[in-house]
Order: sequence, then structure tokens, then C-alpha cells
Amino acid sequence: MRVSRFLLSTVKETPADAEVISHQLMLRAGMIRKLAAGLYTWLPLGLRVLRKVEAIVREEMDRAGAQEVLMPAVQPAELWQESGRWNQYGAELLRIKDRHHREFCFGPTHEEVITDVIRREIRSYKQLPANFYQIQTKFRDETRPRFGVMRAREFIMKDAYSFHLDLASLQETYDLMHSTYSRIFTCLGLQFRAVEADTGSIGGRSSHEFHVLADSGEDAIAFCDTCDYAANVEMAVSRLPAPSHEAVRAKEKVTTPGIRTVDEQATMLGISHERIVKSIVVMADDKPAVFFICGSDDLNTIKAAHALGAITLRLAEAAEVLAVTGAPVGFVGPLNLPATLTVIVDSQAAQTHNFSSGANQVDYHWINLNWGVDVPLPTVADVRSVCIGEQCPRCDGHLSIRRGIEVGHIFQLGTKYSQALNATCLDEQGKATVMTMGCYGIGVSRIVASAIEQNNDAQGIIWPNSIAPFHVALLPMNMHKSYRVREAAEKLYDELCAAGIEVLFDDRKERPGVMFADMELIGIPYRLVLGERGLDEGVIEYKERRTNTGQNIGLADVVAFMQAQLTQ
RNA sequence: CGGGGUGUAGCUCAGCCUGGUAGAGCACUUGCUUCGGGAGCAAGGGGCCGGAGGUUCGAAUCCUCUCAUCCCGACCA
Repeated sequence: MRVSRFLLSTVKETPADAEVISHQLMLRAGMIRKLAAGLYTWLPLGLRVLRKVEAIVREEMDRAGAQEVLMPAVQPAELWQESGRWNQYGAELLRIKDRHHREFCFGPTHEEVITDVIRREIRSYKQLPANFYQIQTKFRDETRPRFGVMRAREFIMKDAYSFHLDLASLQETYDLMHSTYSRIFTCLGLQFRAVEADTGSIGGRSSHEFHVLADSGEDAIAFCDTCDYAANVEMAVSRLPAPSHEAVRAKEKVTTPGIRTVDEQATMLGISHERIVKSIVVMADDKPAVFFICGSDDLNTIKAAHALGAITLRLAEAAEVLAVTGAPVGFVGPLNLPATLTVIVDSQAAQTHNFSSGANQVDYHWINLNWGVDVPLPTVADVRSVCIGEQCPRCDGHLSIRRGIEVGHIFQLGTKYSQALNATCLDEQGKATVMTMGCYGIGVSRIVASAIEQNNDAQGIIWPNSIAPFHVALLPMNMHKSYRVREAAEKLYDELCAAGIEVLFDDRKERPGVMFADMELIGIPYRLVLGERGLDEGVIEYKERRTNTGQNIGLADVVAFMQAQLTQ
């Protein structure tokens, strides 16, 4: 490709509304342009990268035996009503009406559609297992799109759905997808981890997320430093410390005027955070519930929602706390709460002896409360978030926490959708059986951004070879003055192209500094500079973007040399 | 959805407080010089100052409403 014929829309200044480095560089390199909040146009340079990511995903999905399909982006409301998600999904689902006032949505995901297709097409167990995928535009009306294509409203996703007669078959495909995903992210040249994850609103059983490690990631991931345990902090558990066996003391009510926080309570009463059990009032599916957790811990709202079997969960407002418990925020405690309230104690807080807690009365707290003595022990559940340094649940190692960008997610759906849509096939006995499903997503457009998060420097992007928009930048020095340089550059360009190497030939009438800066900004992995000086010696200057090292190559050897670089 | 910020040239921003008819740098066009790390000089094109209403002789500037957008939080395969 000749730069003079290519829309190379680089900009020097960093756009004001770009926060993370990948967003800034994608705008500066001229890969994307914003149309509206969360909606982006892919310019030629960006699209080349996107297509490379798609190609790798497609190749590996095909290799794993999945079949490609393409489903409509717009889906009828009836299917979503059949699965029950029309009402569940909320405002994130973009609902639209056609000219006949019939309701549709722009698909945020395709479980309903694929299940509808398969219930019509597959009749026999002999056709199973089967895995279908597509690479397609999705729309989710995010409350707050941000970070460019990282969290856009419209985005490209590879979604796959597998169908099985039984769980054993599902597990097999699930494992195959797990290893396929690992191959894909390895091919893409990304540092990633597979972690245990929550299934979220999509429902189902087991689930793993694939995260590209980056400080700008929106998710926190807990890792064991010894074994391979890794989990999203939404899910992560740690081993409880051994319970203490201290003597039960008599409870005592103390005045604590104006106390609001655990810190103030600890200071005023002269006790440690571990000896405080705080009470957190939540509204779960609009019904109140109270969680008791250690003063030093954070309530994990995902775990809390699971513990209640609730779909939505939020912290209660101050007025709601007062209405529900009769005590203002800061003074709620387990003793003498209204008996009708749902209460759950965290497994760690359940081990605490002689703890302090609110007295459900303004300006009073209890000290030396004990479960089973002063207060009946409520339902116990793990509802706290793990902290750095805690013990791994699987081994004697310790947990550390890093940030990650979720680029893939695999689920064992089970029969949630096949049941709802009555997707059955006949088993060996000729009996109709509800198929078991798995689903497997990859955020294709998000991968482009996450690759940049992991591969950049002060000059710009540094593409991994596998997804670089071009392999080589060919930069002639003063080609417009030197006939010799022009001749040699044109010849070399033809030879490289003929060898199947993707070359970006900078034939603009630009100064060298401009060319260098542009090629570094857009991240082309290899650079060939051709000038009068080199021509005199029959060489061309070769340089690697990532290492900033290079050497002179004999003109006759350039094609072979570049081929070797690209296949290594 | 709560809190905060910002809308002035394609981009980054100044001007607004203290009303008087539009600015800089970058980018773009042309010419000359320069020519291996984002050149210099000169000339030029480009803005309904987000939109609507109001105050005023006069509004980018003051007031009201509205729209958009960004950040923090809540939410989120």
C-alpha cells in the first residue's frame, strides 16, 4: 500500500476526551473516529487490525470444529419474551419498533436466536454435539460508554453456542473452547489469564473469563502466587483463618455519640477493625436485607446477590436504612432487628467473638456480642471480597490482585434457554430431550484496544506481528529529489509485495522526521529506510519497532530477510 | 441514574469574571528556502462561539431552559 493512496489520518495532539492510552493512540493513529457516545467508525488502518483479529479467531474456531453462521442483528421481541429476558434485561437492551409498531431489539447477544434456529434444525442426537459461531456487531446501551472501543455501545463480538445431549458432552466442548481461547490469545500475542468468573445475567453454571492483563483494566482478578487458581474478585474466595477460641464475655451497651464509620467506632472504643461487625443494608430486587461482615472487609455485591438469590442488588439509601431497621446508618446491628428482615452473616464475621456492633439505637453500640449467645447465628455465606495476601483456597499460596480487561468469556449455560424455548432433540431411545448448551464470547473490537494497552511506548503503538496493519514500513529518503532512491524503492516495494509481505510504502513528499514519527505512531513492527547513503553501499537500513535495534541489509537479501523475520 | 466538568476553526485551547461584532498553535492550500527525527519565511482558505428563549442600544461573554459530551460513582458478556 502506498501512503499517498491510503487514509493515514495521524494527529500530533492527544484528543481531550480520551482517557486511556489505547483510546488516545487509536485516535492519534487514525484507526477510529467517534460518531457519537460509544459509536465508532473504523478507518482503513484500524479496520486492517480488526480484520486480522477476526481472521485469527475464525481460523481457531474452525480448527475446533465450530461452524460459522450469521444471524440478524435485529431480533423480534417475541423470542426474548419466550426466554423471559425481554423484561429482565433492562435499559441496556436497545428496543426498537418497526413501521407496523412491532417490537424488536438490536441484539446484545444471540442465545435466543441460535436456540430458535437449532430447535427447528436439529432433531437427532446424531447431529450433536454441534457448535455454531458468528462474528458480528452487537449493541448494548451501556449507561456509561468509555475508553473508546474498550467499552463501546456498538462493538464486534465473536459469539459461539454449542448444543449437547448431556453435561459430559458440554464439558468436553467447554474444555475444547477453553484451550481454543488460550490458543487464540497466544496467537494474538497477548499476555492473558483465564479466571473463574460469575455468570452474570446470562445465567448458567460454570464460567471462565479470559483477561488481558493491563493496569487500565476494569476488572480485578485474584491470583494465587503458587498454584494456578485465578478468579475474578467478584467470585474469588480465600481460605478462612482458623477460628479463635476465646472466652465469651458479657455483652455491654456503650454510648458512641455521632459515630458513622468503622474507623470512628474502632478509635472511640479502642478495638481493632476485626472485632467490629458492620451491618450493611441492601435492597435486593427492591426487598431489604441486612449483611453482617467484618469491619475491615468489603461486601461483595455479586456474592451477596447470589446468597439472596436476587437479580439486582444495591446499597440502601440512608432513609431506607432508617425505615427498615429503625436505626440510622452507623448504628444498625444484629441484636433486636425486626424479625421479619432477611439477614445473612459473612462466614468470616460468623467466626468473630466478642465483637462490637450497632445497637439499633442512635448513639449506642454493643461490645462483646457473640453469635449463638446474644444473637442467634443467621444464615452464613461467603459475601466478602478477598484481599491481597490472603490464603489461596486451594493451596498454601497467597493471593495477589491485578487488573484485567475481559476479552473472552465461556459459559456452561445448561438448559436455561433450551428449556425456555423448548429446544429438544431425540436421544438414542427416541425420547425428546432438552438440549444442553454452552456459549463462548470474544470481544473482537475490544481485543484491538487491549493489544495496544499491552504494547505501546512514548512513540506510539507497537503491534504484535500477528495483528499489525502492515508488516513493514518502507521509507525512501528524499525520493522526490533522488531518481536513484525512487527507482530502488519502487523496485523493492514490488518485490516485497510479490513475496506476500504487507508493505506500507511512504511515497509522500514528506520530510524523514514526519515519516519516522508516523510509522512509529501507527506501530508498524519493521522499518526499512532507503537513502542515497545506503544505496552507495548497496544496503538498506532495517530497524525493529519494539527493540529499536537494527542493522544494514544488502539490497539483494532484503526480501528473504524480511520473510525470515515474519515467520520466526 | 446521582455528583462534577466542558461545549469557540478539522484538532488542542485562549477570550467570558469586567458585554462593544473572533483569536493563537497545530492541521490544510500556494510560493520560495530546507531535506536522515514531527522545518523556516511569506501569503491564503476556514467559525450561526452546541441549540432555544430572555436581559440590553449592543451578547461568545449576563440570566433561564435544553441538547451533547467527558470524568467520578452506581451499573455492566
